[in-house]
Amino acid sequence: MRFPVLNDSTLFRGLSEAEIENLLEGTGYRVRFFPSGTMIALAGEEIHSLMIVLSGSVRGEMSALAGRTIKIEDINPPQALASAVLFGSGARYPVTVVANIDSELLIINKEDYLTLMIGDRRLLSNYLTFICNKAQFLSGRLRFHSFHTIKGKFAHYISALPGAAMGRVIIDRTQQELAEYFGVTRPSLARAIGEMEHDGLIAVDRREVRLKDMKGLSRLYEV
Amino acid sequence: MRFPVLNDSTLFRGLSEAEIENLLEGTGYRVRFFPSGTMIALAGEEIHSLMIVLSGSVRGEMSALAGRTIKIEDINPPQALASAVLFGSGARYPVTVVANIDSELLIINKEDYLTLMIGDRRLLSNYLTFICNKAQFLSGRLRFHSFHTIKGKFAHYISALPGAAMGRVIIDRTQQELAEYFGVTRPSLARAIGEMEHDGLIAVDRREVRLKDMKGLSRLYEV
DNA sequence: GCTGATTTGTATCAATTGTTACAATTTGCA
DNA sequence: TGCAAATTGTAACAATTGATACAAATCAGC
Repeated sequence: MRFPVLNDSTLFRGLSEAEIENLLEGTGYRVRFFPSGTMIALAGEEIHSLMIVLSGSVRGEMSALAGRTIKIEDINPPQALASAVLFGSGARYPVTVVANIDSELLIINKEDYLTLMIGDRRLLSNYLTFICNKAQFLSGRLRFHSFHTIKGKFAHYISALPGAAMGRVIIDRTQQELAEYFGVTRPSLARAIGEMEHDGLIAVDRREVRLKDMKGLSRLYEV
Repeated sequence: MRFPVLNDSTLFRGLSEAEIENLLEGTGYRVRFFPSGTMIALAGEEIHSLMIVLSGSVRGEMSALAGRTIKIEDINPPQALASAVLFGSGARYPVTVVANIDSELLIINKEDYLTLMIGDRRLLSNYLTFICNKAQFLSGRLRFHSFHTIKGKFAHYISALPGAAMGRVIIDRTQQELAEYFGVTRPSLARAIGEMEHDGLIAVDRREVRLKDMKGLSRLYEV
């Protein structure tokens, strides 16, 4: 069985359809169909397999108050489920997974997947790259939250953009997106930026920001 | 050359000294000595090797204002440096690493380490367990920050402790530690706890907390 | 160029948290 | 037991941010 969709996946990229087919044939892989609305995995359930969305769309959600749920994220082809915690000690699903629409999932036993990685250096490399990038992303996000003020977050953010050394950067997102990234409300972010401009730290023109007082900016994200 | 200290390391556990020696002999590993105060790696520098602290102690630090630095963490034997980002795309040191005292580091080329993992399933499994646990830890911490109020964080924290289902938990850290974990100040945390007790949500007796109003508590960490 | 949608700027008031300081209590150890 | 250190409780005020609402500016597509 061939899965052309896997060519674009993080975990199988770089392998041809035929190679993927060959590798999978050696395992007890299977493809399972989940009708729209079906529960695929329950939060807290032990993870035995790697599951990859082949078609359709699924979502992760958290249970909150009795009966109510909070949607966390959509997972679309060719993404995998819970791949970042797959090999953790006593790995369990962090969220409940439900099919948004009729969906097909490729299921590979965890141990089989490990064997596959040992057998193909590209597969192993793919997974390691993926998981390391994830860890890097998470720890970057976490570091952001350690700057408690909005001005501190913004100062740190623009200082890390390309061009900061030359004192001129282009913000690559909308204020709304930036506010969500920081975990603050949009008006609060706008106010903070306005105050920083008023204080002479920066000069803002649309998406372009001139860093006028580097020392003052770095003071905002100290200690 | 034998490295008894590696028996307790996350990456080499489960392997005997002799096995580790055998595996390492096949690589171009080396042991390097760094006198106290020496810079071992510079933030932003590309990562070519896995480095493990064999003896001594090193620290990661970030540069802030001109000349000043912020200490991030100490790394002691038998911990590894930047192991969570080692295989990321264009992996670079997230922090500058400096020897606290005279230290010895085991250095294994990244590609060699990958080859070792392919050759020994335990090694691969060790690394995967480590990195997945790390990702899980980070995303747990990150989720905490999404509850914006202190009461929300505390309610979520005690709800996840063993015994919460029975309505009685023991806090396993001091208020100071908990406040740091939440990223808030200690008096603010104490006030929040005091108010929750006053509101009848919990009853506190030293380290022991009785959860009196589960529904009220879960309302604190909704959406 | 026009127009509707998106993005941004701004204001007001309430809620939350930080800061600082000090007292009370508990713990660890001699 | 007794004492010093660590932990916890509490208070007053300042600073920051959230919530909400609305206007201005900009953008995208026609």
